[in-house]
Amino acid sequence: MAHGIKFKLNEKLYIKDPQDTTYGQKLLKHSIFLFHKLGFESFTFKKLAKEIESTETSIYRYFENKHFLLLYLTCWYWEWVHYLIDINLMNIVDPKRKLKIIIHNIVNASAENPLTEYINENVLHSVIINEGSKAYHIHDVDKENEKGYYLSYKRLVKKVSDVMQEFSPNFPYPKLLASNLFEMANNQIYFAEHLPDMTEIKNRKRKFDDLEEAMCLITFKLLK
Amino acid sequence: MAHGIKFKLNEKLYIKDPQDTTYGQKLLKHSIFLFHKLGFESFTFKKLAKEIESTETSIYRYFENKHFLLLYLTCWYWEWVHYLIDINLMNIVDPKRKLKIIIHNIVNASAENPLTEYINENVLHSVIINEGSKAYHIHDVDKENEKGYYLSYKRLVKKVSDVMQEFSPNFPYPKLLASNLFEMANNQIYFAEHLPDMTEIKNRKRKFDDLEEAMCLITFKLLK
DNA sequence: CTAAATAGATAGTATTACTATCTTAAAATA
DNA sequence: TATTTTAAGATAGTAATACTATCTATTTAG
Repeated sequence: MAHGIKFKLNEKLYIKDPQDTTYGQKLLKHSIFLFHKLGFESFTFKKLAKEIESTETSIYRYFENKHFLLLYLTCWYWEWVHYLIDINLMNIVDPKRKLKIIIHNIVNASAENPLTEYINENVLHSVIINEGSKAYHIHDVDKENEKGYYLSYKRLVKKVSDVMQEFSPNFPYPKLLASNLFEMANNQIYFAEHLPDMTEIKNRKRKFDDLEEAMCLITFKLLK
Repeated sequence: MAHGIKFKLNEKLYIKDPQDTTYGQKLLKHSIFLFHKLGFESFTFKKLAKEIESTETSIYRYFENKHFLLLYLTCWYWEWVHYLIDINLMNIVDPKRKLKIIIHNIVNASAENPLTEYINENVLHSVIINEGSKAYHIHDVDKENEKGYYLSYKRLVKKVSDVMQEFSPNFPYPKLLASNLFEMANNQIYFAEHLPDMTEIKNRKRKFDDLEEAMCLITFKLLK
């Protein structure tokens, strides 16, 4: 499997691309763990600086503020899921099989084969489940959308939506269903872990497989 | 229609219940507008104090911090939707009609008949769409859940889930579907307004009706 | 070998998120 | 009516946050 892969993210997300320097990679690596440990609200550049034995100033040379750092990680995550879907869909023609693979990759976005040394995909997945929606639920969403900050997510939704339409040309809401699948995947795991009354998915090892099964049932019942 | 109604919310959400005093009601009223205007991140008690021509100190006598204020409003909103569903479900026996009414009230949670003078339900709905999920996507979610802060939401999901089970006793995921309907309702309106590539719902006057139609189609196709 | 780029060090500011205390006004009660 | 709670305003102050500016030391590239 490819190693040392780099995703091209919107250039306005960062001041200097952290993927390009060892310092930047260290920054990314520890930011994922620190977001996981503290949550978005309590996370600060000062604490991150301490973690990587550096200074606030140096971190500010890469990102304007913590919002852009989270958004960067979120975009990286979307690109990663897109990449997973792309390689797993190679040579598949049956749209039903395609959808099953897509759902598997949306829910079970775990890393059997890590792509990079500096991004722990499993911890990042956890951060996305807990904090991901905060990257685009912001007051300046329209301005940021204009600047193309959410293109990674939108392209991903389009890809899934297109396969849905291929499978079921008459279904009137492929984009709604696709975006809802992404949101559902993260929300239902969040509920399973923290608000178990809100879902049938139990917080156990198999939870990702359970959710995958539920999402397959829902998707195919709707598209049939 | 009832006027001056008061919802009983978890007592640990506030230091002093704002519904009980005219000052508190003014606080609530303007906090909704200010959350709407600034978003959660830029909202501060100092700015709110200025808005109501008061002081930070006085606001701190009602709420520990802005998180609890948002959570209070969110709980009020859930209680309100619950109330709407309850009164509109009176004397309805057919579970299919029940579900249609429920979906209408989830999506179209607007106020033809305002319940209170101090809460603008339409602006509050907008705040919930934009900021609502931040009330429970927090690092201390488990602690807060233990204290019962999310009971309003959980009860609401249970109510809807129960009707789903009544309509379709063999459907294996009523809670998942119910919680997903609530999340979908807010998300898809958010997408329609800000990220239109993510949904078929168009950002126009009829958007709530369009979404209601989509959600009915989805729900009944799944439960049939 | 020199110039440019990168990160560290230090300092400083405005704002945020509070807490403490004291005073005044209004409402409740004796 | 007098008194005592209670609610809110005023003022002050602190620690942390979210930055910006500047200067120096070290690496890296041409």
